[in-house]
Amino acid sequence: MEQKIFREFLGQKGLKLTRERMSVLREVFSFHDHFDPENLYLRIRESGLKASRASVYRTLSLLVESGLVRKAIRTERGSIYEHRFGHGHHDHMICDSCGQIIEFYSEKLENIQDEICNKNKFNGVSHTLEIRGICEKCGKQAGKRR
Amino acid sequence: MEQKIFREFLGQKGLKLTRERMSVLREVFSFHDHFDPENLYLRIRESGLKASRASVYRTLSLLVESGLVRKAIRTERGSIYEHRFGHGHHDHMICDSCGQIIEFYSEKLENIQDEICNKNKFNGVSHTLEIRGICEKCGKQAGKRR
DNA sequence: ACCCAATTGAAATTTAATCTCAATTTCAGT
DNA sequence: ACTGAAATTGAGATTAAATTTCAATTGGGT
Repeated sequence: MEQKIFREFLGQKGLKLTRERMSVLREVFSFHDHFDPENLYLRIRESGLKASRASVYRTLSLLVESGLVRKAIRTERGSIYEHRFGHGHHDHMICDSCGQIIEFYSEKLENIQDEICNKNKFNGVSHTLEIRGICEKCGKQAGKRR
Repeated sequence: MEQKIFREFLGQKGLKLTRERMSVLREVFSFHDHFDPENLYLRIRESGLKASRASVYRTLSLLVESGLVRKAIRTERGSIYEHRFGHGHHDHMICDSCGQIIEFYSEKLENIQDEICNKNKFNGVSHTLEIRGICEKCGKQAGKRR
């Protein structure tokens, strides 16, 4: 399914469907979680597929361009991606204590953002909302400790 | 004013009020716009003050910790900061064409975020919302061109 | 003025990401 | 299936932001 989309995307741009690009695509969609490029690269090697770091980065850019993958979060060091198959738009809460990522979606939030764009005559294409704080579990633990 | 706050912040942490830290503080508040660390560093040198790059980075961290400055946007390469004096909380729209940064604030948006945090039992501390797209001016130009 | 922990700066280091370029691979056309 | 042009690859070099190192300096409480 995602293969078909990617294949088409490449075709339209006159790009080639290489083994390496397939490896990246496959690994990206092999499980449903956030990932960073380095980890993706390691996972690819482990699963016996091949693709250099350079190819992983290059392919990720293409996947983002095609809409199959999204750059979800930018941390102090590096970006975190997520694939978007069967995965509607959403935003993230990140626990500063344990690093847990919680996804959420709110229709209201989206609508208000549209309103704001209209008000500013801004043609909004995408957005990222990151809420940082402390998750329930970590909050409780901190309470216990003192 | 901001000096007083920073002075107090440093005092509480047992840190010293150095010439270099003052230089950074002064330059940060010398004008009201977004800035990146490298530019700040250059501006400091130009205005005859002194502070090494290392000190600029180190002081910026302190300023963020103190709440006087905020890391506003993370671009592909590096962070963009803004000071927060007489500058309430707000979020950003960034034009992908000309790079213009538009600030906005919506009470509704904030409230909904609080709701979402409550629903997820998440203790939200801060957030960043970046809307990317095309600003009015660029939208018009694109229209003309074709 | 003294002292010592905090701070500084220049340069080295780290790390994500991109680039280089010769060798390889894809694929459209035959 | 073969060919050739153009795209792609990978190893390592490179870039650039940010952090670290450490000897020399400085702030500020006593």
